[in-house]
Amino acid sequence: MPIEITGYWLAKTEPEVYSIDDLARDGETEWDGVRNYQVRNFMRDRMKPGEQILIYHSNTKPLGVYGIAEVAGPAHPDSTQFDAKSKYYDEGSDPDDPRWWCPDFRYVETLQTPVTRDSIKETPGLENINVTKRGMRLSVMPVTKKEFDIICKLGRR
DNA sequence: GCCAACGTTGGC
DNA sequence: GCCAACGTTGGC
Repeated sequence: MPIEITGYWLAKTEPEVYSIDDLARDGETEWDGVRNYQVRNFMRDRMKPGEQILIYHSNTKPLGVYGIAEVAGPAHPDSTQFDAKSKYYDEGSDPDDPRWWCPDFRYVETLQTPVTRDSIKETPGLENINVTKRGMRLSVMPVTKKEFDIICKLGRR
């Protein structure tokens, strides 16, 4: 089944690499380093400025949604692909036709209560959310408005 | 630390 | 174009 695009998103990040606290500190950041074509296409072609993003922490305890960001502007070439010192350097990417694109994300809020993966699995209305689907390996994926609203409500109390 | 589920690569 | 081997993601 194709993934439905709704204008709401969930982005995974390892908090040891870049957390919602880092985004709160920075205000805005380039969402760089993604090297998956499907996610590249979401970010380059489908994300629109102002769209809301759940920030999900992976490889940590507890797993879950820790905050909200928004798309700060249109996608632009991912700067790390041309940086030979970056672990994301891609020598096959042509500066005149860059392979990897991403927008900047802008900090919106940190949830009072993180919405854990376990609670997501138990919450009515979140049965079909992509992030808990078996085999889901995309680091950026759409969520529905209903899913977005349920998670915000859970996180703000 | 394990490993399922993918995506990518490269020989043919 | 097929597909086996390999690498990565990321939950468990």
